Amino acid sequence: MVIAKYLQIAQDLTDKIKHGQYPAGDFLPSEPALAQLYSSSRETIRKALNELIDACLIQKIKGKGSMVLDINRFVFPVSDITTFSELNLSQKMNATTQVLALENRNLPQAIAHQLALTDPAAIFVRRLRTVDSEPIVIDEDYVLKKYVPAITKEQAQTSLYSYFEKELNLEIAYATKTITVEPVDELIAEKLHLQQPNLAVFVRSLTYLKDTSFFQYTVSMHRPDKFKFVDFARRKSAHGGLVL
Amino acid sequence: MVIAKYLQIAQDLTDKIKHGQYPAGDFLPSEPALAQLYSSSRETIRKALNELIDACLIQKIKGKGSMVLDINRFVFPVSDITTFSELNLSQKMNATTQVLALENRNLPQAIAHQLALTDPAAIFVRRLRTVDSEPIVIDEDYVLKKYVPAITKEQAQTSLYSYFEKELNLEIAYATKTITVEPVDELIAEKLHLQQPNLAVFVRSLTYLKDTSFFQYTVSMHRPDKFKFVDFARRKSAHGGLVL
DNA sequence: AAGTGGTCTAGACCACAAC
DNA sequence: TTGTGGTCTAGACCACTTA
Repeated sequence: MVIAKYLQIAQDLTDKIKHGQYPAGDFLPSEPALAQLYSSSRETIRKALNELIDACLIQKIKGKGSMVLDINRFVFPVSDITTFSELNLSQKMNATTQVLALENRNLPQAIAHQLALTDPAAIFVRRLRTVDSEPIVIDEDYVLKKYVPAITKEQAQTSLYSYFEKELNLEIAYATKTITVEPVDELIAEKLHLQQPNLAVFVRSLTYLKDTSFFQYTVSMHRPDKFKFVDFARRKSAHGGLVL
Repeated sequence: MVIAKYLQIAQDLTDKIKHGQYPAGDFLPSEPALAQLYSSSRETIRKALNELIDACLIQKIKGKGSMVLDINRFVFPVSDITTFSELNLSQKMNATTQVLALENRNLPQAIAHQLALTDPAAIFVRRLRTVDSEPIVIDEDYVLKKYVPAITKEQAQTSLYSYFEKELNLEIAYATKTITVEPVDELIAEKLHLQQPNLAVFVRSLTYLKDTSFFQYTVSMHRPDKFKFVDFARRKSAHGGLVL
C-alpha cells in the first residue's frame, strides 16, 4: 500500500467535486453508500470526508448529509503553508523571480536566541517577486545549514520548497506566521516601487520539520496595495471544544 | 452521552499539558497505554490526539510517539474565528467597546448580489475598540434580520457572538476572511487617530451557520501600527495531500 | 419509521524507529 | 525484535432530520 485508501478516496471525491460531478449545494452520497461504492468501511469513508472538510470542500449536517460548498469562494489558499511558486501555478499568474542575494549569514540573533539554537549558521536568500512586471513582494529566507548545506541560484529562482522536499527529502510539518504592517528602509521601498510613506506588509514565518526541529525563518515584505490574504476558519464549539 | 468520550480525553490531555504534567519536548504515553488509561479503544484515543494536533499542542512522529509542542509559541490564536471579547479574555487586555452605530441597514449590494440573497435586511453595528485607551479597531457588522431580529446596545457592547450562540442558539460553523491594506475616509481616520496617510488594515469576514446559510458580514478596520495576525499552518503533503 | 451523520469497539496488519 | 504510530474493518448504538 503506497498511499492510504482514505486519501485516494478523498482525492477522487475532490476531483469529482471540481469537475462538477457533485455541484455546490448538492449533497454527496451518504456514508454507507460511499462505503459500498469504494468497497471500504464507513470509518474509512469518514476519514476521507474529514480531508474534504479540512480542505473546505464540504460541510456536514447531522441527519442530512455532506453538502458541497461553493468552491469559488476560496480563491487564495493561504491558511496552508503556501509558497510563491505554488501560488503562481494555481493562480496562473505571469510571475517572475529575481534573486537579489544568496550568501551565508547567521540567523538574526533575536530569533536564534528565542529558539535556543546552538548553531545559527544559515543560508540567506533575498528574492524579488514580480507579477505582470510589477514588483509585488521581497522574500528573505534564512535556511539552517544543518539541514541544507548549499543552495544554487537556479534552485532559488524556481522553488526552494520543491528542492527541500523532493531532492533533500525534508519533511515540513508546520509553521507559525505573523502578519504586521511596518515601515521599510529605502532600498526595499525602491525595489517595491513604494510611493506612499514606506509601509509594507510583513509576513514572518518560522518553519519546522516533522521531528519538530526548527528549519527556516522567512520574512516577506509585500506592497500594501498588492497584498491580499484569504483565510478560511472553522469555529470550534464553545462548550466541548478545546481552548488554547 | 452528553459529550463525546474522545473530546473528554482530549480535554483531559490538554489540561495535563497546560499544567506541565506533560512538558514541552516530552512524549505522551503511547496510544495503547492511553487506551488502557482511559478504558477506551485505540481509535478513540487517536481521535482525541487529532484534536490536540488541530490545537497545535502535539506533533506525532511515526515510530516514536506524540511530542508535546512548546505552547508559548502560540500566543494569538487567529486561524480560528476569534472575536474581540474572546481575545480580550485570553490576552487579559484592558479593553473597552464603544457602540458608534446600531440601526437597520441592508447588506451592501455587492455582497448581497454575490451571495444571491433574497432578503438583504440586516442590523448594522459599528463599534470602536480601544485597548489601554488607545483606539485599535473599528468593527462594522451586518447581521441578517432573518436570524437575529434585534440587538440591544448592551449586547453590542459585550459580545455579539455569545448572544448569538448562547441565547439565540445559532451555530456558527465557518467563515472566510480576507486581509488587505486600504485607504479610509476621514471620519474613520479620526476615530482611529491615524496620522499617516490614512491607511488601515481591513479584515472582511463572511460568516456561515452549520446549515451552510450565510449569516453575517463584518468589516474590521485596524490601525496598521497595532495590527498583528498570527497563524499556525500545517503543510499538506505534496504528493498524497489535497490541493485546493 | 427510515435514513443520515456521530461515536465507539476489538481486533488486525503495516511501516518506521530504536535497541 | 519490540514498540511506536498509520491504516482498515465490521459491526454496534446513538442523536438528529425528514416524512
